[in-house]
Amino acid sequence: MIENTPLVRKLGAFVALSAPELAVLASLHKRRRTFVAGRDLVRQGQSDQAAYILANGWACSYKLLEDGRRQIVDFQIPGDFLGLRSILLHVSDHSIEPVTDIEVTEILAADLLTAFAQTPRLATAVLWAASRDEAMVVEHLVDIGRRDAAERMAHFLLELGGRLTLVGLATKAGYACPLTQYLLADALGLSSVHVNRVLRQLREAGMVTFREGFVAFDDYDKLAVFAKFDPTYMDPRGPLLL
Amino acid sequence: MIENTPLVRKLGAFVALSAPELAVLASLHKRRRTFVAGRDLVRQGQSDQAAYILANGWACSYKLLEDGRRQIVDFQIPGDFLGLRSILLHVSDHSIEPVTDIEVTEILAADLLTAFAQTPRLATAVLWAASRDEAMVVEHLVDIGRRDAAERMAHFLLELGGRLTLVGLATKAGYACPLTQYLLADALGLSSVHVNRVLRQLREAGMVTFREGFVAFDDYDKLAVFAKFDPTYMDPRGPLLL
DNA sequence: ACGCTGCGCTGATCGAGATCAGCTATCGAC
DNA sequence: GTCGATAGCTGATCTCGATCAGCGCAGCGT
Repeated sequence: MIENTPLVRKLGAFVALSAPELAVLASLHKRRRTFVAGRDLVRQGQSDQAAYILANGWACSYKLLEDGRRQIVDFQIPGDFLGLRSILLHVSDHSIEPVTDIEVTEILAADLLTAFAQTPRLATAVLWAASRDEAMVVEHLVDIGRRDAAERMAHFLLELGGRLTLVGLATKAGYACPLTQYLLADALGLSSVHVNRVLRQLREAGMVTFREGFVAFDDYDKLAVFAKFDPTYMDPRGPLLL
Repeated sequence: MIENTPLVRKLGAFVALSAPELAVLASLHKRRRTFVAGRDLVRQGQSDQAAYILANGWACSYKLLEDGRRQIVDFQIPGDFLGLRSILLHVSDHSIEPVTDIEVTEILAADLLTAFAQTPRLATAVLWAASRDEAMVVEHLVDIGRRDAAERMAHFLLELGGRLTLVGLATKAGYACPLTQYLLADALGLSSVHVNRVLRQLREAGMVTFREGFVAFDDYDKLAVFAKFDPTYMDPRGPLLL
């Protein structure tokens, strides 16, 4: 019997996976590996890369411009794929860096493609997961393109809270968050200086406090209104495939 | 025999589709429909939406904030899916508006899911297409987060050129482009006033001229260097599945 | 005990791009 | 033939957030 991992919980919300399907999914998990914070596990431009499933810890995927500017595309939390696109596109268009020390299980490209051929419902489930990730990137795009710094920060902290709640790592009260202000800056397209000021604003407005690795929602509803946070793109609307 | 549509060309670059698989793909194409420019065909928040394949014309997908600000996420050109995420997530997280009058073929959610179950390689091919789209959204995110207005515009025009070249609608000399400065503004997270100024800058620098619905690359290489344009994320690296 | 480095924090100044207010040209409706 | 509407274009001004320069503090290696 396969354990109740975050990944299974996530995919299960979309496709009711049968026992044989779960077995195939389990068989994908190869070596368990650990990586230390800060040392890239996927590098932009590498080809024929393996993919991973994050079991423990936080990571971030980012892109670098050659002059050193960097944009963090997304953070990954337990249950998320790392580098799935690297497999499908043959080459990694981004880098992935562990934010904390992490534990992952490796997945080989060939195994994954074989599994898709044998268990089409699994392929559909993964397509769903990829779509959900894309929806988050899209929301992130709206953040950076059309929300000002404070709204952006507020929205980001709420979204993260929502994702963590799905895997049991957050409540409406708050969550533990290992991100530094530098990481937030690179994710939100701001300078770290400005991140600091914005966090102060939100704290002084009594909406949210981010301090010493913990995000505390002081007034969740007020924050949600302020950020124009609409969670429909996040929560599963019940299984699509039975 | 299925015609050589842009979609088949696109998917074929990734998965060598067999005759029966092509037949399944063809059977997905239901009613052919047309929509006039400016009238939404998918609306943010709608559920149980159909998806479409764009046969002719240009469209754009965008998200709206309730105060009217809008962010265009991507433009679609012939061969692209419209609203695939609406099916997979049960609800549409974005709207889609035809930029020109367009022709599409409708695809029903149930048909698509059935097709995936019967022809797993098709599911994989669609997963690839979705990943490619996601890679473009990600690049777009870097644009808006970390490139200044001129680089952003330059990069955008080059990327669009690359995509159009894949379906035979552009060359290194330029391409026909029905986008207005207002649409560019909403896509690039700028004001239309600033779009105008940036286009002038690029024109006066002798790099690219966008006038009367036509983008002309005056000095393609100079533009590519200026924009730090790295096309690896776009071009197919040969088929993954044989 | 010392310095070093990473992280959070703050004031002063600067600049890219928004906003405001207007202009011209074109095109279709009446 | 004129009246809107739409698209492109421009100058003047304002503002949000970047940049520069610096602060204190905690952890850590020597």
